[in-house]
Amino acid sequence: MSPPNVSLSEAKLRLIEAAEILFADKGFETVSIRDITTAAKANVAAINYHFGSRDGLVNAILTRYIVPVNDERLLRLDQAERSHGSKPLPIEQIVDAFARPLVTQVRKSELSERLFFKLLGRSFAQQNQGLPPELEAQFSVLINRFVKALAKTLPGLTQEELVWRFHFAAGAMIHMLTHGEALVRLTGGASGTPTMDATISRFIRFAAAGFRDGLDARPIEADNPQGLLFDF
Amino acid sequence: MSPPNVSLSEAKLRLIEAAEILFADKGFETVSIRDITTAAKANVAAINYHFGSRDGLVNAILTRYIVPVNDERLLRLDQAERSHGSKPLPIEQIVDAFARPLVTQVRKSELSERLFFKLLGRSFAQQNQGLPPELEAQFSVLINRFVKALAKTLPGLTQEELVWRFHFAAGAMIHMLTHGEALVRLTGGASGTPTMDATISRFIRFAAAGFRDGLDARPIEADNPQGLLFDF
DNA sequence: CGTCGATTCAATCATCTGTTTGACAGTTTC
DNA sequence: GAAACTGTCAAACAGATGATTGAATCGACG
Repeated sequence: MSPPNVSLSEAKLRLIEAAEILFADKGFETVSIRDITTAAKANVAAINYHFGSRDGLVNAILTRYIVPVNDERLLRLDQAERSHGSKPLPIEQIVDAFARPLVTQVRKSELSERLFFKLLGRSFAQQNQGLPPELEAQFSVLINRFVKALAKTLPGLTQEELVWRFHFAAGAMIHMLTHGEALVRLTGGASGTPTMDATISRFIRFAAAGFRDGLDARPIEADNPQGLLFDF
Repeated sequence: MSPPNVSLSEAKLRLIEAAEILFADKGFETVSIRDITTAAKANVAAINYHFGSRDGLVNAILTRYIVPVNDERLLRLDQAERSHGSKPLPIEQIVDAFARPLVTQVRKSELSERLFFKLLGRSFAQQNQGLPPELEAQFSVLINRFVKALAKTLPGLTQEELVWRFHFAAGAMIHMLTHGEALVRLTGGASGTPTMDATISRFIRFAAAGFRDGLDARPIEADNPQGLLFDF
């Protein structure tokens, strides 16, 4: 009564799935290979056999979740630009192309919203520190593409200013992913509410407004003249 | 020719200073007590003698940098509110009270800008995960105070919306602290430039605009009617 | 049946982890 | 000058860490 053929390479999947959950909850560095193999009901040597090393498993998981999200981001940006011809994109659509894939990809994954968000947040936060070269390269391409699109929409901003605002937006998103859990619990009212959609939409509005700052013809408040802020 | 009395407890300081640098660069979890004691030219047992445990040292450092910043945040918010009587504060002043202490406190510390920023970024990111209870409590008070001030300035927003926007702003700030290093190197032009002041000011504008979103009488764009966004 | 490649397993590797011990030296106190 | 206190030190502790070994087990193929 031994398991059939399929379940042989099934252990590899079990390892990935167990590791995902542990990494999402406790971070990539805190979890030991014994934590993972125990949860996956596999032998300690299984990780080194299937992934070469602990780092191999980490990179496999990082790639598994980051690549589809980044691919869809670029796809959506391309589609939006194509549908606008030579006209610049509305800011909301650019930010939407950046954030919306989180919603669509979590539905394709078997992870819960909570775990998917935390895992991706931790992954994005690893930037410039421990990501495999191929992922670093993908991020580099991604950022360049989005900044270029933003530059077209916001010709009044310098490249430096654009890069910083994109940086702020990314930080807000990462923090939403990694630490939003507590907030969802606090503010989430009725059960069954599509909390993620609402949260992502909140983020899009917040970030879009940040990008747009300084370009409105907004009345200057007496207490805090806007012109002063630009003197820093 | 033994060292004088003062230098006896000097080892404790050396430990703190060595740990700060290592924690800032590599994170709180990755650094071992032997990394620290070696860098501080102290014995392995020194950490347990002076701080009780490794966690004791971590908490000492967390407290050492977070408490002054949070104290000054509350102080500045109080001062601003007092100078405005019963009138609500301009958003920029609220965000400024939240972010400006980073600039003033780094000048009081002996750490370089780079290390101070990374260390504080890592510290703030620890929220809800490993902070000593007293610091968690301080953060709780802090957030309540700032959200209350924001609510007074932005009466049109629900409590839930305010909390989320504050969350986004905090995330943008944390990411600026932890990962801004690369950006500063990229965009920082002439040497001797007060890069931190400029960066903080950028952040304040970005976050303030995000908070203000939806309250301007801004023309609705055809491509992405604002009303739609509020339906989520 | 016998061989092969793929997979699993217990056992073990060397190294690192945080912490503790007991001896030793220096200073202070009475 | 004896006792008490404070700090430092090398040494060792038990346990955890990632990785590796060689034997055992599996289904598949000839």
